[in-house]
Amino acid sequence: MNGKNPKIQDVAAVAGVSTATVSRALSNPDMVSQKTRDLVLDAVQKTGYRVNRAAKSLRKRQSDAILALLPDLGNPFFSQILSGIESVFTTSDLSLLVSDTKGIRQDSILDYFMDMRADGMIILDGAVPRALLSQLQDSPFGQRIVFACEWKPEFKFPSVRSDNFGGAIQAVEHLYALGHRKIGHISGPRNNVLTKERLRGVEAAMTNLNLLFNRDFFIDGGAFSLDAGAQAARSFMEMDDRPTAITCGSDLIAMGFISEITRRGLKVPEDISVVGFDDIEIAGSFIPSLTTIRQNRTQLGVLAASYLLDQIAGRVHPPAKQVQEIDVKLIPRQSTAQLAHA
Amino acid sequence: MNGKNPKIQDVAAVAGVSTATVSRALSNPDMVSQKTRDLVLDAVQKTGYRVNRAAKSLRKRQSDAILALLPDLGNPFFSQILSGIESVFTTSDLSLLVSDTKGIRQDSILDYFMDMRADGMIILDGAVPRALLSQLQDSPFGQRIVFACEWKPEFKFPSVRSDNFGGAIQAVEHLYALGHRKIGHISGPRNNVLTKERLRGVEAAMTNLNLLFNRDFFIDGGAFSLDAGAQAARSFMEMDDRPTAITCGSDLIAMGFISEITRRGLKVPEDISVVGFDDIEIAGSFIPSLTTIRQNRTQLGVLAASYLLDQIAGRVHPPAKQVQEIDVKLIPRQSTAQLAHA
DNA sequence: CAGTTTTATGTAATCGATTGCACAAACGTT
DNA sequence: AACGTTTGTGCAATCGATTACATAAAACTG
Repeated sequence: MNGKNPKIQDVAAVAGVSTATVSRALSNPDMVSQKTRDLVLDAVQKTGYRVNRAAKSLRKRQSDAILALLPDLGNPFFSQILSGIESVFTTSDLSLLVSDTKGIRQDSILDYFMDMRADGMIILDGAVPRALLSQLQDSPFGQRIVFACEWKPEFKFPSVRSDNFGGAIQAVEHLYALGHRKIGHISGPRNNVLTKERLRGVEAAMTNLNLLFNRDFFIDGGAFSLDAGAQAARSFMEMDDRPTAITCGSDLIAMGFISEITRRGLKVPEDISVVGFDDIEIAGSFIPSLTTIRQNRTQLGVLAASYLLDQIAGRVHPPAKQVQEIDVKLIPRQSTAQLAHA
Repeated sequence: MNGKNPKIQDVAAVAGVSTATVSRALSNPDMVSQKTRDLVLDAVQKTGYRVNRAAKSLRKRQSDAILALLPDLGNPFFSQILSGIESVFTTSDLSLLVSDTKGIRQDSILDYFMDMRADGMIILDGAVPRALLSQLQDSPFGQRIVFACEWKPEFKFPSVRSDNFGGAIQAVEHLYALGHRKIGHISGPRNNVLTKERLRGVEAAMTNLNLLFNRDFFIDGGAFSLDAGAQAARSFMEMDDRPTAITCGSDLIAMGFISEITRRGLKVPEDISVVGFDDIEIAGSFIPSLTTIRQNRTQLGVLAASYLLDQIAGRVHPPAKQVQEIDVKLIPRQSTAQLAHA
């Protein structure tokens, strides 16, 4: 109050107890008697005391902060996940740090642990270099990492993700049910796990349905972006024999694709049905509104954050829950339609 | 290396100097001789030393972290700004904390300063309660706050923002140049500064151009969302006399609006021209692609972050630069067209 | 060359909380 | 009543860096 920030000493003085007691009253309430607890809480009120996080961190050797590592902060796809993460940490009095893997030296990620800036990490970037992950895995911090959304198959970090494989299957089955037999796919970034899983799902579904498996119907988008979709549209236009329906690695790809082929005179869904993946906010308002696979991104963030919290607190999960897959669901809209009779 | 994290003592031992010297060699390199500096840097290499942030913070009474306060982390609009902010802080070795104003008790914002979690704050939410801001302004932390994007006119915190007023004028002038005379507007959330500025711009432009100023052409959207736009579309459809062109408080409004009126049989731009605001990524791929006012969100983040850094370092800006307005620019696309002759 | 200033380094106090240990009071048990 | 537990509190060391102050060595000055 009077000039400086009050410290624990001041509270102790006001309450007429020792600093040890104040500390205990605040962080282990039932180590002190009811009477002193009230006394201390009262003194805290009076002084406006707030515990100094730096001092606390120093002594307890923990920072009460978690780092979320994103491949690209500017990518709106992640904001919703981040929101889920944040909601969990805020209620646990933890701070959420964010960083972008672009723009930082990769080895500086370990530094967050080394210099006590973060107690744990949620990695949303499947492209973190192997070398770093090995290093992390072998370090004492290995238990304080959770992957969310993307992951690295060759590492055993816990991971929370959507059922990408199943989602792709749903997309294909939906098109099949609408009568489509010539089904294509535009994939995301090469070497990305999501790309691979979704591709695997598409292939599995097609095999299951005894569909013609035409390599030419698969376009390598190279990214999850609008541009990738537009680019793919150009390849698409040049095909001699075109699929009547196409599944995409992401909503952005789907929209970029639709936008470009529309510009070139094709109509969705009349000429071709298109399914996206993600169900980003705009999907329902796109014209035509986009049939897509909905991922619950908030839940993904919440689960990852809760898991990490457990992990740090030493509450172990059964190995079976090491990988949590969240159900996805097809949302039928106007970008897909019954195949017109030839 | 050997088990525990090395501390400054270890480095001192290896280098054969005192801890004071190590500290100086690292944070004030030119306080020590070239020779010792090399010695220390070498020892740091050998030991793998990283300064413990908690200890440093405690002693220096600063956290080396900045808080970004968003109205809604889940809203993709902000991710790009955040990205700009992050890029600045990362290169300055500062950590970026993020928090959502929803879900936290408003008075706990002051706590970030009180308990030394953050050295400064970038507020992206114009709806932070007055009471809290007064409190902040009067506190010693008042100089460590910058508003970005949104702001509170009645407070004198520095602010970085887009030229919302000018943007709205450009939108109207663009429509005017295309022959439109009956121009409407769908506004964003009530009581929001951006809403007010953009509305003011629209009115100013119309007055300037001697346009018919019809209250009925102004629809209160109530939010910057897709839904608000769809809602507005329903009001629009019920009008007896409709404007031939409409400017929107945001791209999302514009898209929601277009989506809904398209569903109801109108055509954009044939029946009505629509201008958005923001130029979010999808705007160019929307169908029709959206004519809109581009805000440079990354730059906004970068400027706000740099300003705050200066502010904290005690580098004062001339009062004239207290408010920085970033130019915006109209991007003509396909959602606006020459007015068809009646 | 004696005296003064500058430069480089070390010693030890300090930041503010937490916690191991010691101890006194209160409670139980026979 | 005597002794063993349990409970509640205080003392003081501790976490790891920074920095005021002291001091020795080097550089300058006339």
